[in-house]
Amino acid sequence: MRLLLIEDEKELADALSGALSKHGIVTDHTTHLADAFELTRQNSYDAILLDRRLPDGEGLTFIPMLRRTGTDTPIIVLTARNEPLERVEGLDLGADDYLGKPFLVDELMARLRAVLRRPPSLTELQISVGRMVIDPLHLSVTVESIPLELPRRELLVLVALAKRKDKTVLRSTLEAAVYNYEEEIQSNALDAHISRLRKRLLDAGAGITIHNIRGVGYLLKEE
Amino acid sequence: MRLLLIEDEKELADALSGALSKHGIVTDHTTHLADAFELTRQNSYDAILLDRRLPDGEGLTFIPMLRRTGTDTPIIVLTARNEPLERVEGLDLGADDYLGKPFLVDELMARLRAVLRRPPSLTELQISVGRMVIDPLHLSVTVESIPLELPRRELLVLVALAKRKDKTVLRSTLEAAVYNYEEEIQSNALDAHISRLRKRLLDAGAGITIHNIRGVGYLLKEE
DNA sequence: TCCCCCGTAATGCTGCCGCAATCTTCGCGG
DNA sequence: CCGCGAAGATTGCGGCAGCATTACGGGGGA
Repeated sequence: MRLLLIEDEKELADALSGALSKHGIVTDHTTHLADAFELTRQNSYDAILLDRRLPDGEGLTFIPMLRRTGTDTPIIVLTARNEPLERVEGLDLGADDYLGKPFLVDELMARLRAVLRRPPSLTELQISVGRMVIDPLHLSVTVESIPLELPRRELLVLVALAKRKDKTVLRSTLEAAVYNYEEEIQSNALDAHISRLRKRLLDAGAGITIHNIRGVGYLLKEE
Repeated sequence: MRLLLIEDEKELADALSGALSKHGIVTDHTTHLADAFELTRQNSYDAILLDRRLPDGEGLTFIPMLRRTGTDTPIIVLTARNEPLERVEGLDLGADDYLGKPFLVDELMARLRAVLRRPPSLTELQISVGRMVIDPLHLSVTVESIPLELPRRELLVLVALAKRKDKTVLRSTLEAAVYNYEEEIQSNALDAHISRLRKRLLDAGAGITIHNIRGVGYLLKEE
């Protein structure tokens, strides 16, 4: 797991990085919003820890900036300002949780877990993988801004895989994503969709590949 | 004692309610997740019986929803899906037990008792050992962020061992984790899996070792 | 009517995994 | 310290389940 920590107090940042690493969490650290924004473009984080008072501005302004790019990475706001009104302010801007300083690392871990196991929010605007951008809400796909039209079932497979890129998606999960429980399939329909989808993605130069994990499921990776 | 039963097959639900009432258990019944969530807000249940395939979605999604509200009511998942991989998926989402259909009411009662006397489970999101991170929910394994693809049976062995790292895992426990009850093995198939898994972990530089405790079972340690 | 999505099934291939043979390690008793 | 038996480790083999691909045709929408 990889976190982005945006915090200007060096001592706190170092202590936190150390503590988190003991939980197997890799932490990228920066002190300025401008850098943070750049980092989120280059990397994919599982969550972001955000301080409010920062050298180059109010931390909260970062949230809409990020959300506008379509990222729904969970954000936990860390701050000394812990009045109820201010919590509301943060949460309304799209933060997922709010943690007043000082706090115990254990509490942070608990909130992290809670936030990460939360079902993906509906505010998720688009998924970006390889050279393609997927908009699950409008069910549209573009490769380098050029629209790519996909049949419905193939699109559903693609979305299900893209939402969990680099992670194995069970065969049964994919079936659940493509078929509702009334529909039945008694053949290799899913395999056929995968195969046709692969061909289309290749032709379109999407920059992603779909791997099979024998006996388990499928996995989408960037090339 | 009061249970919440979330099940869309009317016949099964009625039969179950009847059988449970003979044990002095009151059962609330609903067929939809949305209603179930509302009911848990209004009532306090001793345990929840949850079907997976429901008209308004996959039952498992209910678990994080509920856990997020801070409730630790034991959940037993009822389902026709009883493959080892799917058991892992269910339990790691925070279910307390898993019961494949069809089942005997007596077995359900036994599991209910077991679950009620058990201290609330703390499910880990991911397991970090050596240089590797195991995400049982997404069934993915990475070594220093590089995905490691493992065959199904070896993956199941690894997850079972990693969950109890530094502790001996009984041979029989491992077998139960890898094979369902219909399958039988009459050879050293498990040993073979361990051997091949060791080789793969070594090649990948996972930073862990699997030790044998003669006559008892196996044990996973960091190097 | 034409098009194309999509379920089905046939075909070929890959590699998982059960099995068993063989070798190694461990623990115990003398 | 040695020897023996049992448990474990390793590995090749072969069966076959699972996957990839593709052709075919029904059926629904434009």
